[in-house]
Amino acid sequence: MGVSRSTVIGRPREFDVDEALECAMRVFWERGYEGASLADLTGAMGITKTSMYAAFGNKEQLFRKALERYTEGPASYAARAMEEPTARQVAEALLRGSVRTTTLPGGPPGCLGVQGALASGEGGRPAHDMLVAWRNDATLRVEERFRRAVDEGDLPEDADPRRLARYIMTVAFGIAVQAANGLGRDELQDSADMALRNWLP
Amino acid sequence: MGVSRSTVIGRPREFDVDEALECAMRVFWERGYEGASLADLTGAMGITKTSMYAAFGNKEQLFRKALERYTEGPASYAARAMEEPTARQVAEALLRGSVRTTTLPGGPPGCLGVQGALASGEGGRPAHDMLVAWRNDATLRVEERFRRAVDEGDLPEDADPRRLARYIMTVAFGIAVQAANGLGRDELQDSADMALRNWLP
DNA sequence: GGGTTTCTGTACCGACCGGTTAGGATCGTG
DNA sequence: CACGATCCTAACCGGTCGGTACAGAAACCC
Repeated sequence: MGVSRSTVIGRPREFDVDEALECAMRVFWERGYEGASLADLTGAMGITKTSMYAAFGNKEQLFRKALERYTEGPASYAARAMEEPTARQVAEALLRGSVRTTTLPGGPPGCLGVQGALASGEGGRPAHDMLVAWRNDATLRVEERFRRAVDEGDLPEDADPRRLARYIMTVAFGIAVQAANGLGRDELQDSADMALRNWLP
Repeated sequence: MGVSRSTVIGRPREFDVDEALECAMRVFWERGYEGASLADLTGAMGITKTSMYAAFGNKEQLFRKALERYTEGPASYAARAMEEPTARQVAEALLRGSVRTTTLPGGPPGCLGVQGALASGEGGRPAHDMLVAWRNDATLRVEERFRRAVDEGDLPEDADPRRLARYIMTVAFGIAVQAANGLGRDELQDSADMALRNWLP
């Protein structure tokens, strides 16, 4: 929206929406939905509450936008992993990407999709549901990719795509928790390798 | 404390401390530390704020007590698993216990130790740190148990107890997240079995 | 029953929560 | 330059947060 208009009427906003969203994403990533107060968010974004409301609507919509940005930014490894030629390589890229992103030097340890709102009070329910859907959706996409692998003969005929996807995502979520525990990249990659070692009989 | 005194002076409290703590534990389990308000907690406990403060000190100490109760109650499978005769059986019991506890019919899905405060704001930091220590401590105890297994000849001489413990706990934490996602007991146990299939070369 | 001790309920505290409103200041356009 | 749209600052909204002060009720000892 607003992109089609060549000449904008009224005073243009003074801050960069993308930059502000990036900052908000990091705060949500670090503190979770309920743990991130409006003061935390707007402080990091460098704008006032009013500007934030004008640009994003409210906290919940800001979180939704931040989650989208996370998906297309730090978590874009997931989409890229789906394009790997074999199911084995998909799984490897998925876990390697989760290890790298949850231990990004410049960012908070862990995964926004996991620690954003695992448990929450009444007010955090929308964010909670959003993330449950996000995680289950990711699992579903892996399942579909594995189903394709069966069709292509890459995976054996009797392989169960849903089971395999569930397993890989379980490990990926575990890695996210361990990253939040402070484990290092090498340690996490080691666990990922172990999980992949018995990949199919 | 208080056990040595046979006759108590003053008015005895009208509620059962253990029962109240049990209720508080379930609220923390379901909503997390920050997501559980004092109103939620005291409402579920069936007492007033004043009584809660008199009996437990404050919210943080209530959480600590609740976590202890969780460790000795729903999560007691972990301590029992350590007494299994072989490392393989320890690992199996650990994952089976985590699957069962995170999908307890009467309780919230997931694990209090994981979703209690994975990410938090400033006020939730003590609880956050408490749980990081809880999870790392659990991993350490598994490592020690596996080290013993190496000493006893149960695990090969070149096995790395720390790596193995890290791997098992990573899967256990992943199971907790998946349980919070709504996955069922059979699905989780299936992933646990897959993780155990490549247990040692 | 008197005295002491501790519990319980109510009412209240300042701080902060997410969210809104009013009023200028500031920009692009005609 | 005037207009219209949007900006920013700042004060403010009711509600809730975790945490207390106080007074009365209830149970024990003597």
